[in-house]
Amino acid sequence: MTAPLDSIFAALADPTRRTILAMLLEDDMAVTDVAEPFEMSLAAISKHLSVLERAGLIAQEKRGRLKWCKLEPAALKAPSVWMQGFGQFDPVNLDDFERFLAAEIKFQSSDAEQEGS
Amino acid sequence: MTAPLDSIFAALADPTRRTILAMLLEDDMAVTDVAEPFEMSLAAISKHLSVLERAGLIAQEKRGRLKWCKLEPAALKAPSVWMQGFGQFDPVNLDDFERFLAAEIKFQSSDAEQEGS
DNA sequence: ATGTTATTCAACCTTTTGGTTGAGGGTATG
DNA sequence: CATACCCTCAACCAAAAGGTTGAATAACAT
Repeated sequence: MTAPLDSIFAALADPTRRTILAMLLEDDMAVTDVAEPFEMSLAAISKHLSVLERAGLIAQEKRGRLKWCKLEPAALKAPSVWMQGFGQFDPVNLDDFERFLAAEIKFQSSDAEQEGS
Repeated sequence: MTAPLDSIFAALADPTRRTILAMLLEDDMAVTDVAEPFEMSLAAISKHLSVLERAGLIAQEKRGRLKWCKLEPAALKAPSVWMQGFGQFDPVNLDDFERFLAAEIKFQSSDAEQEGS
């Protein structure tokens, strides 16, 4: 059921995909809206999304003509457990996380909007 | 100084490399001893080790004609922080980790020995 | 000096990855 | 109906990843 560590870590290794995950942290989004801030084709983003889905990191649900993407944070539990076995870190510092997001997300709260319902 | 998340996650995406990390969790090892349990060439393992080193996950130090590899667990802090930002998990359960290791390590405490000192 | 062990380098090969474009299938909407 | 929008598929491409082999380098042993 849970995807193997291989595909999860591989999915996380791409900066575009990590940025997508960060975007989805704020809200569910449709494919076109996910693609908007990036400078690559929609088809490329579509591929990235299916990599993320195969890794179990997101779920996609089609409603009408939109396909909604939502984060599946539970998928991160397995790799998180794996990693923490190697070094016991302090209780996670969320400020560190914010710094990561700031550094990685290029589009600064751009004009990507999504339609209600 | 700390390697970018790209290279860390990419390094972790390969099962051979994760197994190597698990081996080094028990003890520092020389390259040939690391390679012993695997069915691939020494050169291939050497490449894997340099991927791990570029990712900051291990350090290699040459002493005499042996090159010792040791874990650099601090390198996992960055990706760990990143991941935990997505889902707050329970304090890590070390039993889960043991299960991962058991599942991943194929060679069951095989005849890989390393020289003292 | 010669040989043996430890490790990497260089060249090569195949498969995977990340991107492109153009066509096409659904699903609204005028 | 016709048309526009949302998304994926298929074919293609270049570059990177993961492996091989054989030669090269470095250090110890005889």
